[in-house]
Amino acid sequence: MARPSHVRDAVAELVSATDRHGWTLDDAHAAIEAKGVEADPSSVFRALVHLADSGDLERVDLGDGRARFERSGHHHEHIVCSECGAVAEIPGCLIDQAVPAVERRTGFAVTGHSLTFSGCCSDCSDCC
Amino acid sequence: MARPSHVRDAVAELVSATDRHGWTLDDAHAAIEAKGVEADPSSVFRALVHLADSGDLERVDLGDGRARFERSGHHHEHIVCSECGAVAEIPGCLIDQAVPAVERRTGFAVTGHSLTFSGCCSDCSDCC
DNA sequence: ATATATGCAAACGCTTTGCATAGAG
DNA sequence: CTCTATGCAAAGCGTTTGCATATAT
Repeated sequence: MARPSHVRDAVAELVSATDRHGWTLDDAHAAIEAKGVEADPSSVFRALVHLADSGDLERVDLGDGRARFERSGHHHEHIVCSECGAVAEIPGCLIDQAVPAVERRTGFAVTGHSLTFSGCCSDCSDCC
Repeated sequence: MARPSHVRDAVAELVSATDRHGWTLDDAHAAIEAKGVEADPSSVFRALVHLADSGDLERVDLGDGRARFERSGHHHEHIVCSECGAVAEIPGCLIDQAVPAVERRTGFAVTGHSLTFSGCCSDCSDCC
């Protein structure tokens, strides 16, 4: 180390302390500023990437163009509201058992998967 | 109609004639130019969006930041090579049977899903 | 001195849109 | 004349990076 790493520390504490389904860059930035830590978005971004590289975070793509970072080791699928973008987690994994068949049919060596449902959340159920 | 729609026609013919797993904007643009049709990328883009809006194409997001358009009505999942980005289709759908459980657990009304496996394709199997 | 996390600003990749124009009906 | 698909150029938007700086060791 060679400089006070307020940003990196704040981000690390944030993601380890909270049980959120996913932090976007803006989410994380807003959260640590709300805790009184001044930070540039790019520094928050670098902190997130750093944590992802070190394996503490997993970067997930939910198809809305924004990267999300979640704590690794808590694998789950997601469901996204097509109206408001709300995200919920789906506990459990139904996919692992399908991996051997996928490998047989595609010739790929499967290392991961991303399953995202889309639908309409209860808050939006009147408009879709 | 009110103007020769070379671009839109070429794109429509392209996607209906071919059995590709997905067209990126650049793919489609290159393909119709290879057929001798001059076109601006934005016109190709508009043609693809138009076809997607009319239900002929489905827009899919494979997490690499580029939109892909595939013929709708041929639902399947995808697998992406983490080395070279190669994409293969996975025939059949293992997910539909899980929808009722997902709805029960999340309170969403499920309207779709996107399942993307990642792994290493046979061409890249020596480096991963 | 050296190493490195930060802030600032700008680049980047892809998507998307505004606007003027061409040209068929 | 009207109406729309096109080309061109530029704007968006989120992500990413170059560079100078601050500061702990």
